[in-house]
Parts: sequence; C-alpha cells; structure tokens
Amino acid sequence: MSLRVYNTLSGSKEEFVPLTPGKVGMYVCGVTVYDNCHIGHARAGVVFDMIYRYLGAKGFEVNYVRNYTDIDDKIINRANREGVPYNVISERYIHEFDVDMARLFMLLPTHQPKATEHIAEIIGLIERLIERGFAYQAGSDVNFSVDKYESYLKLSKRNLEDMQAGARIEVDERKQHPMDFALWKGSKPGEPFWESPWGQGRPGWHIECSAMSMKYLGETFDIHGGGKDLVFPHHENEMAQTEAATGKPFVKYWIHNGFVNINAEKMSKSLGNFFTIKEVLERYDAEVLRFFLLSAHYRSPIDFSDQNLKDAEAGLERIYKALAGVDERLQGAEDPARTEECAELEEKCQGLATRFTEAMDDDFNTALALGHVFDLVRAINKCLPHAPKALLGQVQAEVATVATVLGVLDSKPAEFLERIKARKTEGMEIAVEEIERLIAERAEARKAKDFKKSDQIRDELLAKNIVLLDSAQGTTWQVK
RNA sequence: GGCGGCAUGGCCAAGUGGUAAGGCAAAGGACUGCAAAUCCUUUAUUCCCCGGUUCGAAUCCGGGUGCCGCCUCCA
Repeated sequence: MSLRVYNTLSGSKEEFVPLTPGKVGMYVCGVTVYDNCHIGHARAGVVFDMIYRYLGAKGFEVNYVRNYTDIDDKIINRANREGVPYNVISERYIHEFDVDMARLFMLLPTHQPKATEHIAEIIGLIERLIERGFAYQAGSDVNFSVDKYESYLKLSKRNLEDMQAGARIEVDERKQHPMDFALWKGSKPGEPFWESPWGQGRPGWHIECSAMSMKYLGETFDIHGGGKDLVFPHHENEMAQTEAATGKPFVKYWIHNGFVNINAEKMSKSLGNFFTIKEVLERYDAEVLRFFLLSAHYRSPIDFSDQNLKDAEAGLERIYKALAGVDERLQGAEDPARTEECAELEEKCQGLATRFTEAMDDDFNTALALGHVFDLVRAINKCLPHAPKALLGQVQAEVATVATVLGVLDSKPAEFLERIKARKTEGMEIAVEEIERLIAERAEARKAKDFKKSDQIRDELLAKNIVLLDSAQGTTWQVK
C-alpha cells in the first residue's frame, strides 16, 4: 500500500516516491511574525504536523523545515508604531508562535530557520541570479525578471497576459516587466538594513525561503507546503527564482491546505474576521480544536463556528468516554472469558490499523480515518462488559498508534474528561459545594424512597445544566 | 475580466464508475424508581439543475445556477 498525495503542480494525486529512498525533505512556510497567530495558522500548522508525523510513522526519515519570516514591512510598521526596534516585535511573536504551536500538540520541526540569520545565503543566491541573467538591479533594488524564466506561472496555472489584464497593482517604472518582483529591497532611512553589493537593504519576501530551503534541504527536495493562499505569488516566485538559479527542479510535491472560513468566507487579517489561537483556546480545549481541524480533509475549506466546535467536542468526548471505560475495566479484577459478542470488537480492533493506513495513504484523509475510530468506539461500547483484558489491551495499543499520527487521543481518558468538565464548570451558575450538598440531600431522599423529592432535586439541578448520574457506586454529576 | 475550487440528509463530513462511511442533533425502544451514559431502530430510492456517455454515475463529459478562493499582504 503506497502513499498518494495531491500535487498542486500536476493538479492530481500522485504516488509519493521520495528523491532518496527512505528520506523526505519537507519545507513548510511558517509565519511572518508581526502579530499573534489565528486559527488559519493553526490549521496549516496542524496539517503539516500531521503529515510530518505520518511520514515518520511510515518509516521515512523526515527533515522538516519551517521558517520564521522575521523581517518584513508589517514587522517594521508595527515596530514603528510601538517605537521599538523591529527585532523586539519579531522575537515577541516568534515566542508567541512557539507557545501556540506547542499548545496544539505540534512536534518541533527539524529546523526552524529565520530569514535574518541567512542574509549571506540570500545575497549569494541573488548574485547567482544576476550572473545567470535572471535578475537585474534597479536603483537600490534587485528584481527578478519573469520574462527570462520560461516556466513562470506553471504552479498557479495562469498566464502573464491575463494576470496583467486583471492586475490591480500599480506598475513600478523601474521594473522591466510589470510582474517582476523584488529579490532585494533598498532600505529607506530609518528602516533596518543589511549591507549588500547593492547597498543597504533587506531581502524580498520570497527569496528567504529559496535560500533557506536550499541550505537545509538541498537544491531539489520532496515536499513544499503552505496555505493555499501562498500558491501565488509566494510559491510561484520561490520556484521561479530557485529553478532559475540552480537549473534544476525545485520541489517534487507541492502540498497546500485549504482555508479556515467564517460564515463561508476566508478568515484573514485583512477582512478582520479572524480569531486568534489564544482566544479560541480560552473557550475550547486545545485537543478539541485540533480534532476539529482534522475532522475535514486538509484541502477542503473548514468552517469555524461555535456549533462546529461544540460538535467536535461532543464527538471527542464520545471517544474518550469509551476509552475511559476501557481503562476502568483494565483496572478491575474480573477478566471474563471471551464471548461471541467480542467478535465485532476484535474485528474492528484488528482492522483499524489497515483501515487507518488506507485512509491516510489516500492523500492524508484524516476525516475518514477518524470515522474508523468511531466505528471502533461503537464496538467497544457494545462489548465492553464481556471483553477480556487482552483484547482491551489491544484496543489501547491500536488507538495509541492513531494518536501518535494525528496528535489527538493522546490524553489519559479520565484526564481529558476531567479537563472538559472543569472547563464547563467554570461558567456554571452554581457552586460545586452546593451541587454536592444537594446530591447528599437527594441520596437521603432516595434511601427513604422519597422519589418525589429526589426528582425535584434532579430537576432543580437540571435547570442549572447539571446532570446527575446514578450508579451502583453512588451519584456523580456533569455539566450538560 | 482571467484562472482555480466547491455544491452530499436539520447541521458537520467521507466517498473519482458498481448501487450513499462516520460525527452532531432529533424521534422511538431496551436499560433506569426517574434520569444520564450505552446499545438497538428510525431520519438522503438519493448526492444543486438540465442534457450526454455507460449494462451501471454522487462519481466521467457538455451546459446552466449558486457559493468561495487567487490575481494586493495573507496559513
């Protein structure tokens, strides 16, 4: 069974065959660090983290590089607004980015290079482009000449004429072609700068990724990823300048994730309709957010809404409740002999790995993969009382494998349920002590078979969203 | 205007030629003193519309409608 991935370059799913057997080089565009990240960044992070984990699980040795763009107009603007050096801004948001990504259970990439730490490589690459005739100096800027590179726009599948016809940009007089883009930008007074053969300036947006990917992954590598909105111009330009410089193919597989939408519209800074990761994590558990992001295929748009997050939470709770039941059974003393009712669980359990792999091999279909987990959950619930411990142990092992790849379902079930309960308890209009007092009162009433009073207490608490759960061990409660 | 994508039950969401996964929500039943959870059952003869190809299409082709994205910084 082989992995198939959708390649933006070819527009179709292709069998994944790395350039070097057993090894994968993967470069993912990180963020420009000028503000806190929003849910769109979270999705890109989670998607490529999942891909990184899955490639690792398939036995590949993955060199995963994710950059920080730590010099850019927006960073400079913000620094000016706050009256601080640009690197105060970039360092602050690099830190916040790291915090946010870690909270979403993302593994650290192999390398996390910063643009400003690769100025020498960037200058070297620009010089190479000038030497080969693909770039020219215009005042204190250096531009890439799109005319000279034949395959320009092959990634985004457009043509130059149409682009110009629909262009909304003002044409810079110094550009030989309106679509030429900056490799190096001369600095204006007061702006941060680095010395270069073309005077003081800073790198253009795209060149840093070419320089850094080349340094850590070589001139040709396997996977380049990012959000769909990076296809043009960023990735198109990156590919053009890199291939122009090396004369070799840049990337074998281009992978792009879909957007996070709000009411079917793209979430973005410019539209102002975004939620930061920090805001969302105040209201939802990080694992719920990650689970939500993986509940749709990575290339589809996903709609962020309260209802959808609540649905995701309910679904994840269902899985964890079943797993908590498994834990309890394993801690108990009894170990029933296998009955016929275990056949289905046994089948679902043994088949999970295969089904999971099939789903993931088909362009990382996490939605389908999670569907298989739910099938297992039903089988668990059905036969839990009769299942022998050995089988339940297998169930745990299978789920653990899934958890390792998806980065969800990795919590201790009881702890997850406790986390959700604590979160819900926070917003309650009744104190925990009061609930417990009423439960005790009700226990007395029940003992006396005073069910009228018992039900009255249940209803009273239910009106405050507290659900009572009676069991042989006593009464517990949860927030509805 | 150019290019690209999407349209599946009340909601979310898989499914690229073989007769519609899964989750949430809802209803009925079992269980319970009553509940909750759980289990069982039910909820799309049908996948935006109209044509076509095919023994057979949600899946392929043509046309239409609607929504979205990129073309400007953007994950």
